[in-house]
Amino acid sequence: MEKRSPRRTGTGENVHSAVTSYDVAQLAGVSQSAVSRCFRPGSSIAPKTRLRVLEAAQQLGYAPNAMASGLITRRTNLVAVLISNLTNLYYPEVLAEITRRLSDHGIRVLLFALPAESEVDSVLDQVWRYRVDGAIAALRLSPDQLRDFARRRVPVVLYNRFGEGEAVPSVCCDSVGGERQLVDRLIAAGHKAFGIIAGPDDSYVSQERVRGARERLEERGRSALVTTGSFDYSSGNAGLHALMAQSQGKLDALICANDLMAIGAIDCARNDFALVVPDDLSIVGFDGVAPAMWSSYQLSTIRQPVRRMTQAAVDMLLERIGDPDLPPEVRTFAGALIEGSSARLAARAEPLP
Amino acid sequence: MEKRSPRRTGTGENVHSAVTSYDVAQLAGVSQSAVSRCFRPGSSIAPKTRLRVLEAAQQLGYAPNAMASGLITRRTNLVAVLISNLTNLYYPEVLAEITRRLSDHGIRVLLFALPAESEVDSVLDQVWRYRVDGAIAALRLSPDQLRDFARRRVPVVLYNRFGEGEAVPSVCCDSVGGERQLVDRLIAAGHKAFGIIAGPDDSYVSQERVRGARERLEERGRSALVTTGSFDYSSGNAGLHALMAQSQGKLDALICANDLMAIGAIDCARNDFALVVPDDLSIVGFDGVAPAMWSSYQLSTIRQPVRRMTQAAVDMLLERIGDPDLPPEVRTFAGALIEGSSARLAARAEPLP
DNA sequence: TTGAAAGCGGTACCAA
DNA sequence: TTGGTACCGCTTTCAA
Repeated sequence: MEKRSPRRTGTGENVHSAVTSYDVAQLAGVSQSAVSRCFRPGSSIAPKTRLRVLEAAQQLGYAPNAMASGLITRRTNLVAVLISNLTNLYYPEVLAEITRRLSDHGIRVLLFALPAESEVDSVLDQVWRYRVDGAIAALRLSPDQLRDFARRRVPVVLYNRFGEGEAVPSVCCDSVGGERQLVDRLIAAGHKAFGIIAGPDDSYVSQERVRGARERLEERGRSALVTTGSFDYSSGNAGLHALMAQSQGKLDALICANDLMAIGAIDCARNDFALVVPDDLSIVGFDGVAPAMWSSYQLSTIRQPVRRMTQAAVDMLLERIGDPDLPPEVRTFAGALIEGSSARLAARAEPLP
Repeated sequence: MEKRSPRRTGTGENVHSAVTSYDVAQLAGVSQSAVSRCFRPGSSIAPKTRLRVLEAAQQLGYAPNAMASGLITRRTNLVAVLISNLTNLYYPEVLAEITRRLSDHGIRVLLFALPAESEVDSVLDQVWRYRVDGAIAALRLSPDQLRDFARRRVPVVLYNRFGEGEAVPSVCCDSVGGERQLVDRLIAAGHKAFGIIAGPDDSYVSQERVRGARERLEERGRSALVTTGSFDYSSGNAGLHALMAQSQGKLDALICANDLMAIGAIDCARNDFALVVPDDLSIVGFDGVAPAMWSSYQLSTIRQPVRRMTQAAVDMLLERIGDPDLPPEVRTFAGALIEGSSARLAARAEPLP
């Protein structure tokens, strides 16, 4: 016998609660289990029954309750996406791609956008509560936090981050390689006085990019002045001012830790210093965001292969949701050098190590 | 007597499943109900017990299961955010703001980013499954879809959209008013030959903005050439080319349905037509995105009050989650005219109706 | 203040 | 292929 859904009046009118599988079962004249099977692919159900049930479901506007099924299957089809700077011109693209790809696999995104890269802990508490199947994190997670993921057996994939000390699956764009390329090409074109505008001190991405650039400069017997920005447009402005002061205006190549600062620096060079870019000053960035391609800038930069990277991140995550014991793996993608007109870049003149 | 969590071995080692309130209860030597109360504010629990429980919870890394509690309370603390063009420079800010504000109220964002404004239906099915407490939609919902929200008693707030026919709570920036302002100021500065680059035909925002501009032009005895773009940078380029051809180069004021197209048009005017902006051609946009303020553009535009709008959207939604029977309400916000240097704008010369 | 017990809306195993 | 039933992990009466 069917149990009647208790919140439903005899009139057939929905009083308050949502439609349940019991309601559908009753209307279709089958058991509740049968209804459940109709919505679970691969269950054995007679086509005729199935049709009757789906019709009833349609009529009542029934949709299975994801909470209830998640409770018993231990699969919520939820993935947490943790992002710090949503307004950073680069992330919307990443977020859109990830969301799209996951949804192709029937997985929804629970979004956590942190104002600062701190307060991660309070956010993680929420992540645990929702029993997400996995997470993609584009922000710094401490070793303790990473261990927490492991302990709870929640697979996590880092995006442009690296599990310091902990072995964690991650997807990265090769910052060091990209910067080395830029430096080599700038040196080949005869630049002498280098300046670097770094990102925020606590940004892993910035650290890597700056390290890549400085190391290569040193290897080739050059040095650079360095100043710190915060990855935004105005940092490019402030950074260039600082470097021009330090170098007494002798700067001829400026390496920015991201495109946004490079764009700010270009505008600043033109307006505040009346410099011609790239004749007087070469400026390079990193990321390959859309505005970098705008004709006012035509930035020379390293474009991150966002498609392939998000693809990899999602693939790696799904694999690990399927089998949490897969070994960690770091996939590094080379960025593509875009030869814009914001910098004089020569083909490599000297044989390189 | 306590029921032992069945998935836990005698060794105290976690085998597979997450920690449950039973585990915490056992460790703390209290009933499972007591544990539950500790995590529900306002429940009566002795401070001493509470402390013991929280300690045990801490030790085990316990976090209440949101699915289970959502199932029984019928509150998931989940809000669906439906967005179409995540890559549109304007939305990241909106999304970040909404997420932040909701999280202040203990509510998480379930993100649905649609590639196109179609396929909404398949996405809504997912929304229903997760029993979200409410939704914020920055895309077009058909009257049928809106009625579905009503039928299921899921409060929804539209963002820069309007419930066509249906009475739906919504938050809008006054497109018509903004465009009228721009038109008035352009006319006052003596512009004669107007062009408009519209957004995609199916975009409500674009329709409103174009309508606002055209109506005002007509009221004041002017007309405009119109071409259609798709809200992106290259549409500005293509749009200007189209309009210059149509007008045989006589255009002196260009109204773009958003900033991105205006920026594209500025670059195009300078590079392809060697025009000086604004001396030869005035260009205005709409939105007030970050790049509009970059010194290469200094766009004259209408800035949407994103903070106040997201605030309003979240407030309205929370109110309606509290009381689904609140009447619909439309809050319209005036945009702020930004007098950049991309257009010659004069103070209003003639008395206006 | 505390504990026992009855669900919330499904899934999955079992026997029929 | 079907229906019955025991949970999933929590909240919420209800008595004690």
